[in-house]
Amino acid sequence: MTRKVRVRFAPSPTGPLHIGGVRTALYNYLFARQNGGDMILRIEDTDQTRFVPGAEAYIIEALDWLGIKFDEGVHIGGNYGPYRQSDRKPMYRQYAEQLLREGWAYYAFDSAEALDAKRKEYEAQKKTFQYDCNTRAEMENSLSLSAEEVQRRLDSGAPYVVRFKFPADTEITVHDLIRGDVTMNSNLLDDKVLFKSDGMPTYHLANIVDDHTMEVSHVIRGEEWLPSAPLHVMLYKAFGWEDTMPQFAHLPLLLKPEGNGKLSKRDGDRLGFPVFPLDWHDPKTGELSSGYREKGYLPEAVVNMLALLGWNPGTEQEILSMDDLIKQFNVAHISKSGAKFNVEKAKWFNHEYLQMRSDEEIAAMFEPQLKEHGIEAKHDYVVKVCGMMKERINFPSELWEQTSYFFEAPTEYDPAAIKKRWKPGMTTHMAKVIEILNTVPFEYDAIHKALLDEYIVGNQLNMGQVMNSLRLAVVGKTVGPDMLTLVMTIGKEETIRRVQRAIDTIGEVAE
RNA sequence: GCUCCGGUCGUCUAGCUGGCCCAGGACGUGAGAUUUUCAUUCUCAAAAUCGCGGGUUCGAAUCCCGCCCGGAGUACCA
Repeated sequence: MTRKVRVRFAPSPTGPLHIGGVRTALYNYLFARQNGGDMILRIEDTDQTRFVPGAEAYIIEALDWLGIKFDEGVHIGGNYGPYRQSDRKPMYRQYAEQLLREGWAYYAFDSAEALDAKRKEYEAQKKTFQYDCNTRAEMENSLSLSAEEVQRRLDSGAPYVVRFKFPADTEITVHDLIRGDVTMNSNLLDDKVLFKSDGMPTYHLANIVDDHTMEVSHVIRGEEWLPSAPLHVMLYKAFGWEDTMPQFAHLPLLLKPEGNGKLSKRDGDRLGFPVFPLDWHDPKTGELSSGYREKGYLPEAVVNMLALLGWNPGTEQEILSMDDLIKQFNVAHISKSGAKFNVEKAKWFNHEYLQMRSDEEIAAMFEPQLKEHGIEAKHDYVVKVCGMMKERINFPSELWEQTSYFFEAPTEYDPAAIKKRWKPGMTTHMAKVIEILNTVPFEYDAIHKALLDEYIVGNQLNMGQVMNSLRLAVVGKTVGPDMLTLVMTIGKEETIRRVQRAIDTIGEVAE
């Protein structure tokens, strides 16, 4: 059976897209692209009470930033629309009615309070109430009530839900592409609500109807859906859609870095790494949750890191572009166990991808920072500095602290460095440096010869001592690139000014 | 509680059609080299009694059984 691969990413707009959701979207995307299939964005907003304004736009923007593109969806349309479940509302009722007609579902009139009381009652006996084949007879529904009574309630406009009627004693097997066959007995499954009293379907009904009508071939979703997968399989059977039932793959969970449990919103800002792709301002609380993009992560790095959290190519290659991932992705290599998020590795990925970006691109990321620090520098100069210094950083935000001395003279000198490097007689040596700069052509080799070879080595001076003092004078600390390269970069006049200032400020020290 | 899914270095993982594994790679960590400094880079190292206990087998991380631990689900939420 070969049919066109069509997958969907189906988030609900209840807040920012969690990074685990991003991974799900990514795996769907890789699978679709690899098989020349379609990638669909469907919004599952059947719960009107949980709707959060801005969430849908956030999801679209986040995935776009990461390079996860769709062929169909709320934002671009397509031949299988609408792609927002609330816009599809009118079409679900007929399916619920079909199930009702064919005995696969029944009306239930139990109020929320009645259900609640029932649960409490069971709890008191240390049992758990489940609305299923064993208990439905004692509840108020079209199975327990007379046909006349049911009709009377329906006619009177009494609120009701439609529940799935699980057949008793049936083994239901879900074939999962990652875990193999998972079998459950229907006696343990509850009669899930399919259609709510507000006229909206629940996720369970909507997702089956939509996947079927949208001709979805593979459902790749989080492991939290595995327990309800048997219901979904039964629903396909009840509708008579078994032949075109999609194949399932339930992805392992993303766990928090320490301890156990699912990665949650809280963990991110507590442990210093984002849980969301983009910054999210909660419209209600005003609370800000930070995102990868704003933290300075490159989208390629996030994609690569996420792809490898729960999947591997089977080779030792770790740096994989989106194209590599599309070529090499396969469901067979998705792992079964949950993966803990590792911040250090995320940083490493970002470092690697930063090195691949051109000096020009790094400079473009850096220039806004320079502006914030009130620095006006020539673009070419910034590009040059970035090229020289990018290998030292994991994030663009670290650029300023790594390179500030390229743009402004030090205003103070590290005391520890003074103690260690600035020895007696140093003012004389520094004065000599100025003299050399003033007399020798301002070229790397010439200065190297005059200062290093002739003056320092020629006079049997301590190379490290003199050069590090010069560094201290120019940088203010004992860090930075090759000293003469640094001098060549900031220029003759600036170097002389800084050295002179160091002589004046630090002065001569006692033996 | 019940159901289901998991369990290899600190972390992500390779391996799971049994021998090539006294378990390989990566991140991180440590050491050394390079460098006038810091960082980078390079080299090396430490790091998993393969959750535990039984079996099967000449041989098990890999197969079987039991147990333990963890996670998810258990809503008119998705």
